[in-house]
Amino acid sequence: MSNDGVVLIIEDDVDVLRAARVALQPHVHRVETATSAEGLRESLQATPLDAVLLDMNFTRGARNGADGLDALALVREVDPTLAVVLMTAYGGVALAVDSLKRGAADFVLKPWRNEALVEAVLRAIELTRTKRGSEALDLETIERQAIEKALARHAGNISLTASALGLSRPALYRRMSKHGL
Amino acid sequence: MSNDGVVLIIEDDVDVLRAARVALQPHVHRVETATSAEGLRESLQATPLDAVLLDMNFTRGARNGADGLDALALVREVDPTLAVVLMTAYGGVALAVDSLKRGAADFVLKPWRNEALVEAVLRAIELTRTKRGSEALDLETIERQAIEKALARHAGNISLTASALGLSRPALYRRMSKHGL
DNA sequence: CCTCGGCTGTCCGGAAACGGACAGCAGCAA
DNA sequence: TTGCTGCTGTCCGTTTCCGGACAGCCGAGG
Repeated sequence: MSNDGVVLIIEDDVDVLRAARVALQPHVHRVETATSAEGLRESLQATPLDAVLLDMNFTRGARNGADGLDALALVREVDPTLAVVLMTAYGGVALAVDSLKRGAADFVLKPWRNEALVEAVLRAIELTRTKRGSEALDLETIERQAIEKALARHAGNISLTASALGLSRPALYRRMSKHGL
Repeated sequence: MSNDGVVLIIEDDVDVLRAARVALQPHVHRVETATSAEGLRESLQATPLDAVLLDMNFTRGARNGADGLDALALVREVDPTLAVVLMTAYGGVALAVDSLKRGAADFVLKPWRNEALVEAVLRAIELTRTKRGSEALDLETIERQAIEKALARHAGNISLTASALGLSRPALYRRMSKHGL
């Protein structure tokens, strides 16, 4: 697993923040920090990040996780390829499920085992890389993959596949041989 | 939200199974049931399903959810478009997170509120439909979407986008006008 | 001011893709 | 057996697409 990558930690409790930073520092290239989601949008656009570690409760006394979910939504709006790991002390199953359904990459409970936190963040970095990598594809490659999937879905029947893809059978034929299958 | 769809429930406790069936019956087109994952592969290939509601512990006394996760993996292997809702009485946050990361559509705790169970399953049906719908696309549509994404990623710069997609600038030009943008 | 770099939009002769059509082949029913 | 059905693989005249090239445009820098 890679040991570089730039991680942003957002956590209002400075002690917890320091603990997280210390835990992650040796395993990643750089750690940035913030104590609130203020200016988050700007940070995202300024520095290219590989993962975000996000506390779910900023406003004093809050423990329903709404802050974290809002920030999660913001991150996913600005950069859908950027993986977010959520953390909270007050989470139940319902909140965890909701978080992941809203697109979080992982969900860790405080207090955490350092080992588990590091693993979650490294996985998130990897996930971000994977998403970014599979986004910038050749148009020809995209076509090839689409054809392969369609062929598989129709059990290799060329005529069916062709009409499903909206092209004539000879056309699919040519494209198949062009892509070497 | 749709009120048809075919749902398969897998649950070893016959009382719980009946309760789930009764709760779902009025909201879906058909409910099938099984008390173990035996013959699951065959069931999946035989009847076209729209969602699966899956207990996580079949073997007597087990409560770590391994059975459910295995069955989940099987379903996703046979039909990746089919959404699975997991349910368990013994779940903690860790198990819930793990389940969703492995591709479950939702995760409900027993005993459930009927309302919540129904909503989860209906959502799963919807999710399956969405995935299936966006799978069978025109090759031309796929190209169009790829071009739109690439254009957005390069902020509308046509020259850059063209080389990223692996085609000449005039070619991208023509394809753009062909797709009406 | 003027040039330079990089982009856009368009043209045109050569090249590639199109799809209707034809033959061949396997499975199946009469 | 014959006939029918539905698929595969290929041919060929027509249509479409290709990409190098050219002109125009705008903003940055001398």
